[in-house]
Amino acid sequence: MQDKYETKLRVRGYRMTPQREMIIAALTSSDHHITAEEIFASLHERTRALNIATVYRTLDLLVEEGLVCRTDLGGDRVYYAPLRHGPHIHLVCRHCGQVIEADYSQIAPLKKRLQEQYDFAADLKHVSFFGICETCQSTEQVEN
Amino acid sequence: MQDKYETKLRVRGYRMTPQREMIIAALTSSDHHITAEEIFASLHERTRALNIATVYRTLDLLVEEGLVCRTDLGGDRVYYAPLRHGPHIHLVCRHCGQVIEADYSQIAPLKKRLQEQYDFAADLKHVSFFGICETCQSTEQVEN
DNA sequence: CTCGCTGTTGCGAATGATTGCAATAACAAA
DNA sequence: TTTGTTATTGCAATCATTCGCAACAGCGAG
Repeated sequence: MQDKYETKLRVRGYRMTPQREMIIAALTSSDHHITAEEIFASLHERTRALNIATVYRTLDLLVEEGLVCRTDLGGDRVYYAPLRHGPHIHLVCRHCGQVIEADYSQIAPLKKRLQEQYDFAADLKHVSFFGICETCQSTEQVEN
Repeated sequence: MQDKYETKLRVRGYRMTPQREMIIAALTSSDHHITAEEIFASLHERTRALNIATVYRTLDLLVEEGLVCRTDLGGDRVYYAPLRHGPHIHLVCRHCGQVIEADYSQIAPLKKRLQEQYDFAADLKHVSFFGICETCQSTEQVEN
């Protein structure tokens, strides 16, 4: 996975630096969504050859190149995750913070409709929707 | 419009202050999406009895109460707009920045599907989708 | 009209994130 | 292996936004 990322960047004309390697490694070895600050903290423990600005810039680059997905989970931070599988959408529970990955096919009809009725080519890959998940729906009913 | 807002807040147990009045007035008299900083700047010209933190707090309140919609138009700032009409969705052009307001009925089927297949109660009122608008679609083809 | 409770404000500090710029280093070409 | 070009980095300043806390003020009760 790590190598695949680096090859892709190199092919597209980007230079490979120790900093980018570290950041990609941290991203791909994490199995959840992770923040820029978390990436920086875990790497900065071992080396001082990394700056927080570089982390942000590298993440921007990876998002731009479609290798990583940036998700605003509604809180004060922005989360990042490698794109292992194809496009999907995020269902973020406002109550417990859980993130469900839903199939992209769910919004294909919407995309078509927006193009037909508004001539708008929507990019719906990796969008996030906020709401209440199954568990919290039942919990909330009990509370109220 | 202004009065309607103030009545609603009062009924819900909030206090009416000069600051809140000013902010609501600025919001409702603007006809586009506007930033917190813009609201503050336009008001601060005439009076110093207003702090930027208060602007942000009041906007949070109005959003929370469903009177104003907060939209991340993808840039570095967040935009706010009064909710004159009912729920709708935003189609934001990544190219020219134009914001199209699309009918809420466009995503009703999606909401239903997410509930059925993932037991997720999505809140899809005033969501924003990014993409390319009609005009820019033709322009881009020429450019490339 | 006065009082008192408590919601609201201003201030300043702190947060996450971005930017300009000079120094550095990746990598292709010689 | 050396060199030159230019992408990339570190640093510090800056930005938009949030937060803690003490002072203040709205408004209902008396």
